[in-house]
Amino acid sequence: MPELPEVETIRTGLAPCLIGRQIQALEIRTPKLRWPIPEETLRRHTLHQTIRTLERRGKYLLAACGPGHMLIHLGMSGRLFLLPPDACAERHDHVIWTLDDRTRFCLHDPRRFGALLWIEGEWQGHPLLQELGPEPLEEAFDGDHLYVWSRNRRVAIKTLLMNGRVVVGVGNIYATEALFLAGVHPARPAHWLTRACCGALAEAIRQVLRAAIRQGGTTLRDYRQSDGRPGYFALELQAYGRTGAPCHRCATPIASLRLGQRSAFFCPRCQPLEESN
DNA sequence: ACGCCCTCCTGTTGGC
DNA sequence: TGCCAACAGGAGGGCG
Repeated sequence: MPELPEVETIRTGLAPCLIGRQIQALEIRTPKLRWPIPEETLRRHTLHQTIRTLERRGKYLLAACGPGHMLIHLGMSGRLFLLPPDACAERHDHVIWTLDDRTRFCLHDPRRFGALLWIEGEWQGHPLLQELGPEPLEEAFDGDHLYVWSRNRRVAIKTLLMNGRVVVGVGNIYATEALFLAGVHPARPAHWLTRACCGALAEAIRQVLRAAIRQGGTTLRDYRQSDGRPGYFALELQAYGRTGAPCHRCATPIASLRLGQRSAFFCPRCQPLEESN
């Protein structure tokens, strides 16, 4: 499940292969992922045009090409990679681009929660992007921002962290890990968090995301870097998926619960429901 | 406005 | 061994 570190890893891996290249052919083998793929629009605007930039906003990738941008979201199981020269398309290879240096790259997504859309002109005002919160690794995101957002909100803090209007790019894995690092129970109602606690949590989010980017992301099952290697942050997970295993800090077994149809993992001792001091 | 729940989809896993 | 239900979840959208 690609979150910010996975999408950023894919972006940096793929950018040198794509930027400055012209799109020579576009093969759309599946008409619809999360939404219908606008095949004719993409053909009209991107064929024989040069890919100028590859940016990331939250978990979205944006490739400037022709008079607008291709928007790509990897959903749950999406991958983007260069196809080996002689490779044939396989099951779940939904879109294949051929570039002017004969390389081909592929959008592969078994669960089809991903998206490929066309944005005319600049992407900032697009409905999917304009309401998004700050990038967690930029200055606009800090403890004050989290503190303001958490006032009068009764939702579990983990649910708040996964809300893209609050902060982008933080999904189940990194919300779980940041809460562990900050010593905050995932079900703690957001408005219980103190200012200091929000500061620690914001810093934990930034720390976890930076560490995960350094490791090339987290591979649980599907995710691969654009060169095919897994992401090695899985080896550093402290809580996610570790139900019953000893906490690396205090050896208490990691517990799990469901929050808003999502699994949450935490150490009952290191992450008390109420702030202890 | 907030918060809850449903939905899309397929591969994997676990129980009987 | 085989079948089937449960589960995984990003995030838009609907509803109360």
